[in-house]
Amino acid sequence: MTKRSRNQGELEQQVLEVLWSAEAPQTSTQILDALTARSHSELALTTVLTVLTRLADKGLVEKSQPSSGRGLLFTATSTRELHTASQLLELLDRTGDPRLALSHFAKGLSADAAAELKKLLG
Amino acid sequence: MTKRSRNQGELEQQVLEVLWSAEAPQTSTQILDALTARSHSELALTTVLTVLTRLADKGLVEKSQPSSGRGLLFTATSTRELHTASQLLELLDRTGDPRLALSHFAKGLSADAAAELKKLLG
DNA sequence: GCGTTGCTCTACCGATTGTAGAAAACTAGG
DNA sequence: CCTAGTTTTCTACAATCGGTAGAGCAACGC
Repeated sequence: MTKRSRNQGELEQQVLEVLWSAEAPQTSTQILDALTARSHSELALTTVLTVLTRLADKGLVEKSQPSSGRGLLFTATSTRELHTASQLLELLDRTGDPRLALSHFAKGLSADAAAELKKLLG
Repeated sequence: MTKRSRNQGELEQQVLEVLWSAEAPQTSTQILDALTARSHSELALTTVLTVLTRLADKGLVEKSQPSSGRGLLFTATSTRELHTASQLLELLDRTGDPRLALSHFAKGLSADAAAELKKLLG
């Protein structure tokens, strides 16, 4: 059965969320379970593995051999915050006029965030 | 001929850029001309109109009847500032720790951009 | 009215993504 | 070691999106 219950990119995003919120590398079945728990969905294990492979192809996920026992381990290659940061940078890059985008960016920040950022840049 | 010279979303983005940098509502031919000028591309007018319709469907562009004469007028429904801000907000909203994301973001900026941003925040 | 110009409708194509079966590879238990 | 269950890879298909545009319809000027 091929039902499209999710929007574009949603499943990949959810898999990443699972990996980010996990403390340790996860097996495919653990990821499947987590997805089932959070979305009440009933995916096939192969579906999850396909997504993991694609994320690995994009460099967002890393597969590793476990020291003992069966099942590969999957981890996100970067933290959620690093990922967000790179998306922000990408957005900036695509905007055509980075300087203008930056000024809007600065205006869009909360006072806290602006102060924090200023300190970081200083 | 169906050539795919652009990346995903690029043409829509460029159309938005044109609308944002225009002082007044634009006709489809004006937009086409602007695109031709900036990208050296040779699009059909219908292509531009299709993109405009899709952007209108997404709520990013508004079509309006001119008070006199032929040709619809097209405007961006939001300013570039608001658009960028909302994209930003969305990204930061979805991340776990916005402050941390910002710090990574700051580190990822080029020296120029960082200086610029610091000035803007100052 | 009639032609020129612009708009809508429909459509195609490539890429991406959700979805999963079939088959291979591997692990564990006997 | 052999076999049964589990996990991974390979392959595939359908839906969606975005770039691209033709065919035909609508509107405006002459």
